[in-house]
Amino acid sequence: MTAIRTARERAREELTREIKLEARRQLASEGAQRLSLRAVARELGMASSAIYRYYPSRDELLTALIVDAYTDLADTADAALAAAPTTPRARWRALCTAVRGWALAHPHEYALVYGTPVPGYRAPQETIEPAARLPLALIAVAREGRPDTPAQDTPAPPAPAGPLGEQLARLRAELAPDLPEAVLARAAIAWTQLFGMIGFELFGHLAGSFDPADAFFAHAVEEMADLVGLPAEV
Amino acid sequence: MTAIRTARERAREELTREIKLEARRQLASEGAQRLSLRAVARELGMASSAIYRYYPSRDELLTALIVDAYTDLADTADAALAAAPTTPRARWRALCTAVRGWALAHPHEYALVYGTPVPGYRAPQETIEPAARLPLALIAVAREGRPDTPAQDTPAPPAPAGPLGEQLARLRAELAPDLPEAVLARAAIAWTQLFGMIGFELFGHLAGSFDPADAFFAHAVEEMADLVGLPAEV
DNA sequence: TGTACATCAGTGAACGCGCGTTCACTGATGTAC
DNA sequence: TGTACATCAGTGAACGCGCGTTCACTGATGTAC
Repeated sequence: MTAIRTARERAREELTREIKLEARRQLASEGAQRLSLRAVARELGMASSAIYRYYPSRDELLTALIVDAYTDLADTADAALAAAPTTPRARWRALCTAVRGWALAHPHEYALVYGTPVPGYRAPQETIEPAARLPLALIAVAREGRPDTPAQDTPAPPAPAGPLGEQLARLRAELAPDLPEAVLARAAIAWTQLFGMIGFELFGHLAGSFDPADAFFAHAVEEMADLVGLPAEV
Repeated sequence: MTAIRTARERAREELTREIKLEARRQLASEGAQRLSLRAVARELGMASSAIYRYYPSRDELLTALIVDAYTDLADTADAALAAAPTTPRARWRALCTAVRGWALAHPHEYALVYGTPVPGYRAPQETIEPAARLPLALIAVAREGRPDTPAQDTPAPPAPAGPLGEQLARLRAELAPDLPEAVLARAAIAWTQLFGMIGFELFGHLAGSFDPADAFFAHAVEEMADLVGLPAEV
């Protein structure tokens, strides 16, 4: 209750951190399915039952790791944007490249959040917000690429109708009132393309065709920038 | 050695089939990581050690399932193409829709081949050919969409240079000499987009934005058909 | 400041489970003469 | 066609492993008076 942390509180915080850190280490080296509370405890030199003072179950620890992975990815993306040039296309490139770089550097974390869901695990509410940061960043860059004065020589494609139109209208109202719905749809397509391409690379589906994938990736990023309507560089 | 199958041979064939069938059932209901030789044996009412007369290890059984999944998907795609109208765009649509339909109907099989690789499992040579059938089908449809007389009013975009150019030149020579390299690259982009979108839908990443995903999927398929240069329908 | 009690971290054993794989053995099926 | 031997499917026990989680207990830390 006082502002001063007791020894207990400090120890608890530190160990909570260390448990998660060790879990991340094992996730990185072995993958999510090989991650076990017992192994974490073993590595930390404590009884396996002691972990339960910090995380009430394996799923809670997994949730922490998932939130961490999403957050780490989004932070990396934000940092890349902060360091990028100001033209929309350069920023788009920086963002996509940062996502791929993170995925290649953290393949198991990537698999944890974008791969096959862990069987029996149900993602709780708290993973939603960190998961949403990356698509939001993509949309933000797409918005930067819009001309200040709308309705110019290149008219926007017609907005989709039907159920997709409704989904787009809702998203647009919430996230990007200045983006035409057709452009928002294309940003979503680029979003799925980006992760499809990265997943294929990481999981070996480009072997024999576009492996190494650097050049293909760079090319696809430009094509998607075109699709979203980002202005070409001069 | 004779043309007549002995009782032993017939029994062996049948049981080999039944083991794989039961394994597929468990894969479909529980997922790959929950699949175990013991459970298969249990369900078949035999000793767990008996499985080893048919599959020398769990990995061999997994390989059989992977080959089956690729083959089943490609067969489904081929059947959809056979039943589709003749215009390239309709065939593109039929192909993409069939892939999604198969994935939704067989989520665990889909995850087995396109999701996170099973830890410790190394895909052997024999999975390559069935895995290649689907991308080949996509390329085939893209080729159908080419105008008979090239170099018309819409010039093909410039061919990518550098490493990507080399990869494309090799693929083109092997698979589609009549496709400009830039178009081949776009077909590959559409390929990754297709599986990215399906993976996102299956693994829950479209929840809250494009779920249900039918309309978004249909829209993206048309956009990708445009990207690949399939003629619009009249 | 000192004492009595409450809180809580960590232990170690146990429960109950499941797995892949090996091995010596049996009994049925197939084959060569 | 009948017999002797070889082949092979299937058994059941065992090995050695790992897991998540619970629980009664201990000793250290924190708190109220």
